[in-house]
Amino acid sequence: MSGRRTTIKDVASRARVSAATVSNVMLGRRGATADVADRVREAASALGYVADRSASQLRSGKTKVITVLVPNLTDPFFAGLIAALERCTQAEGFDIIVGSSNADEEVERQRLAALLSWRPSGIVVVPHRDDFPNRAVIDHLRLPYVVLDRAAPELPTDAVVADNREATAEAAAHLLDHGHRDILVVTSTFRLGNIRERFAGVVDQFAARGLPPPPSLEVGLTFEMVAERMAVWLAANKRPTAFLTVTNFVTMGVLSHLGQIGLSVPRDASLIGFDDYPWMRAATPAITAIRQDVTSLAEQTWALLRRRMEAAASPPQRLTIPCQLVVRDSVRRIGPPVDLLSSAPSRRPRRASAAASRS
Amino acid sequence: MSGRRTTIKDVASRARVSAATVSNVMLGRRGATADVADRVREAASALGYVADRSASQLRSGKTKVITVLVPNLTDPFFAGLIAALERCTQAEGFDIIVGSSNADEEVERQRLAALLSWRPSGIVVVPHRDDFPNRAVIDHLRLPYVVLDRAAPELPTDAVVADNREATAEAAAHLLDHGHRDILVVTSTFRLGNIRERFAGVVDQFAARGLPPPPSLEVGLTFEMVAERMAVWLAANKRPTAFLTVTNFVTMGVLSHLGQIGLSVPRDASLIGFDDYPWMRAATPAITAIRQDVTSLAEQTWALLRRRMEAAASPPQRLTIPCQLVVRDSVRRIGPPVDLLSSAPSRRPRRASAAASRS
DNA sequence: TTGTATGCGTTATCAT
DNA sequence: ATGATAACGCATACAA
Repeated sequence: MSGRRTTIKDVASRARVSAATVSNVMLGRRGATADVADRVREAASALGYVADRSASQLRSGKTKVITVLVPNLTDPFFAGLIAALERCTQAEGFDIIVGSSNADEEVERQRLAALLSWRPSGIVVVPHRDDFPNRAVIDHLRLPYVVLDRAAPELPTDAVVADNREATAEAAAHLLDHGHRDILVVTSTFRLGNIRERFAGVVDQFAARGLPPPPSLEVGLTFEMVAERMAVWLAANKRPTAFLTVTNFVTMGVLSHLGQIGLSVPRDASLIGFDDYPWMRAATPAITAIRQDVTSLAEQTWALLRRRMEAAASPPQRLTIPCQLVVRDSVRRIGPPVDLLSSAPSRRPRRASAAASRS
Repeated sequence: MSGRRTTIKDVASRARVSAATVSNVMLGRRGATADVADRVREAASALGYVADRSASQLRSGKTKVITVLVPNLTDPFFAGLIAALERCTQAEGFDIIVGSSNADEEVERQRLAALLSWRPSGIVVVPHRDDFPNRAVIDHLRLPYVVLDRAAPELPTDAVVADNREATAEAAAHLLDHGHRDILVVTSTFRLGNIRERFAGVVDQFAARGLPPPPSLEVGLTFEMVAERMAVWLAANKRPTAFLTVTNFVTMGVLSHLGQIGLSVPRDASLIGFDDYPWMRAATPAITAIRQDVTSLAEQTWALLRRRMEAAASPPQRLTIPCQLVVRDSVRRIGPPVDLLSSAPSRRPRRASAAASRS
């Protein structure tokens, strides 16, 4: 056989119809005689014909492509987001083109430009910085896009984010309810608004119980840095009875360091992590963690994007997705619930998780 | 501004040159006067022009697209592979389109067909089954492709796989050297050749020391199934002194079950896992594990694919990438090295890791 | 060095 | 219900 690809013409001649008819049958368009439609389909499958997307897109102007740009393809959170998005889009015939910015402003700009050359129907981006300066590149082309996970409150774009603040408030409540008031909030960096929100949620809950804000510690992005910063902090301060770690990586780093210095969880210290992954179930003890609803995050993003793809003119919308505290074995009760404002120590101001916007 | 996209003609008229010249300048083709080139580039950036890929591909016949199909986008191993591949291809201007087959034969076929409509320059696929019946779909279009990670030995295609057999042989040696001879090899399923290879490596090493093959146990794909199968097996058999778990998920499942029944690693049982992830470093104890070189896997795949993209006619090649045993704290010494064939118990038949093909 | 003309494979329009 | 034809935006061969 020749190296030439089978085109619509090959199918047409085999089915003894015109190219237009083949196109119509394949797209399920206009009414075609059952006989003709069968011949076309038979010819198409016999020849292994698949329409060329470049030609199709060029002519129709419709791309059926969604591009997704994340800081890092390896991070299980982003990988999960992409997987969930793929599930949404694939059902409607959209393909996904992925890119990663390596958490670098310049790379992000370049990758964005490259992805834009596809003339995608829509774009999903988890920006490197949550003020997302590179959005100018997309705005210029007037393409529909949704900012996912990292979106500064004042960002005038469609956005979908987890309810970070409410989630950590609930986690803090869980800790306080188990008698912990000496808590260290361990963060990766405060550069990201969603990380700041996570800390703010803890502060909220402490304030609600008449307590001053707990301390926080930035530990950076490698196991080594975490160990070093933790060691310094622990040498200079009284050991907290509980840790709240605001990312999966920080959770691993803190756990690793505690193990190294011979501290046992939850005997010597309790711990709640932000983000929930299967290993936390396997760990000893199993880790109590805040689960982000990745599926819901993706579904809402897709819904928002679809709306924007259909009707461009509507005010930007911001969706906040509730998280869920998964209670396992890494928090130990060390005393009665802590609540300075309540006479009855058993009172628990457990706010039901709400999807209220907080912009 | 209009909703129309800026095309090459807009740039041409603004720069007062022909479309052909714009094309040539943008592609860095034929010599152009510095003056003209500058005008073109100025116009292009002023207008925010990015060439339409559909049109470009249709005309040139060159796509600069690699499609990647994996069973599951969520699995950190596949996610890591995609990330590494993206690093390779992006450097040369190729974009990646991803798809997942959900480990289903029919879905795989459909997704493959969808990806093929892009007329990609190359395809990387981690098939659902390692005999990859769906490759007929690709063969029919004569597109270059490489099978990654799961490739039956007799598969007559380019393939890149980890040296599963050598890796587990080394792990088994490590266990035997620490006095363990009652080992249970815990597998997900034996349907996949690479899983069978992992078991075979252990058998190799046992045979090399004059020992009969150790038992193995298939535990399936959920935590619940793992717990159930493990419970049944442990009730019926003497408890092994060590476990060798052949996938990340199985490692988590076994660890979780051991924790639940109150067995401590490595005090009550030692453990080596196949696949190494950051959480294993954070776990207590840190888990000794076999690390697959994901970067190398991806690089070799890309190299093979490039070769195939350039020169179609050469016999299929199979590359085997060595793994590495990362020794941490989950294996305890319980006695002298076990080696029935050696008079000196200290002898260790440690074969240097080799990239030899074993097809 | 630059411009003109052509065609890639498909879908949309219009004619039949 | 089906066919003929044009056009999408670009890259290329060739003319100038």
